[in-house]
Amino acid sequence: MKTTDTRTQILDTAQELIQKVGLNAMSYADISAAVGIRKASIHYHFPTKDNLVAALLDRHSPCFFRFCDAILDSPESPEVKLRHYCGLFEATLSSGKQDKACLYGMLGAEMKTLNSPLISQVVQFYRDNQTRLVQLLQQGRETGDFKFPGNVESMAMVIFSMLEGGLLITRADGGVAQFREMVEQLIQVVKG
Amino acid sequence: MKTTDTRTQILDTAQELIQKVGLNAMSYADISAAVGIRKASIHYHFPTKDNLVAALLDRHSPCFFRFCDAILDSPESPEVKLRHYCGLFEATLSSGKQDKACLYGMLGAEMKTLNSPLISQVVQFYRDNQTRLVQLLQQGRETGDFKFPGNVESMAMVIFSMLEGGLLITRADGGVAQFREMVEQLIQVVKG
DNA sequence: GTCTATAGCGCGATAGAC
DNA sequence: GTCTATCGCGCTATAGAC
Repeated sequence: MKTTDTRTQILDTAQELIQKVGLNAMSYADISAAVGIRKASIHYHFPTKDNLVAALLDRHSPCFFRFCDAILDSPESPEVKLRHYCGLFEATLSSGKQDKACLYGMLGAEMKTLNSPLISQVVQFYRDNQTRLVQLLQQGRETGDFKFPGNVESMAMVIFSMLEGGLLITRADGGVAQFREMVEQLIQVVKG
Repeated sequence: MKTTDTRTQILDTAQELIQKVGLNAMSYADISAAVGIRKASIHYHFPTKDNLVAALLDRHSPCFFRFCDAILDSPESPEVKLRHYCGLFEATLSSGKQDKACLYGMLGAEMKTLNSPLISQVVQFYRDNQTRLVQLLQQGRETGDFKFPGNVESMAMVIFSMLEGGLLITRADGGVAQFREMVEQLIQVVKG
């Protein structure tokens, strides 16, 4: 078992903390304690907090959309694809030490305190997700698996908002079980 | 025009700031500057920050649910009631200086940094909303206005999560227009 | 690449005059 | 009820030894 390098450990810890308490409540001291390194050493890898978060998003986004596109390009039915896509969000809720919301959901809440390059990265994540959902919904309509009124763009927004909001709500009350129930309900609705 | 008392001005300002930047990013100094009073004077009205937030929620929650129940008890159709209910959320997005999300949505994101009495107040808000939605959805099903698969409890969670998430997402990208479009799509779906 | 030490600032909160 | 003044703390960030 090869050990993870310090830089990666810092990023992993920072991400977990942001998903748990938010960016504004997370400090270099928290990371320091968790990684077992001094605050100054973190500044060697990431001079400023903004550097750290930017690096975090640069790492996370491609990874997330690689998973995402693997689902979209799979030979499964649209219904199964949608279920798997929603599973990507459920995973953040149930993985690790629990109590975690979506990384970009947390940053979205703190958006007005973010510097502009970070804001763009968060907004782009939202747009890229909705683009994927539009494709998936369109596909499902063509195969006849999905039957819902209105246009696919609006429906994509309904679904994405529900997933982001659902993570925050069920983290506070109900947990993964409730989140799953919500997703299942959504799928029933999309199938018409 | 009678002037608003200091205590109320502090609460109003604090609420606006929390909805904009979050509780962790809001300081007594910010309130001080906005109200035109010194930090120490705020401590006279609210000794600690927790006192302030608790007072804020104690004031907001009854007010919100009074509006909410007025909608539910009105003689309108279930569809119109649902539209008005969603309008309560849209209102926070478009009122005042813009850029505001739901008060409880922001606190939900920061939940893990809240002290327990505040956590309970936030969770209770979520539950009370979903209770109202269940009533409304049940009503609509009985009149035949609403036709959707699954149970009303799950559907209530879908709607509430969508509203909370939608406020965060559309605040970042799209604004009120997108929020409205999302709500309209939801209503189409609920009508079946 | 990690350390000790510290600068400089903003925070919540308190004491005491008016 | 509001003020000035200040305390003690935690934060991001930097300097410089090892």
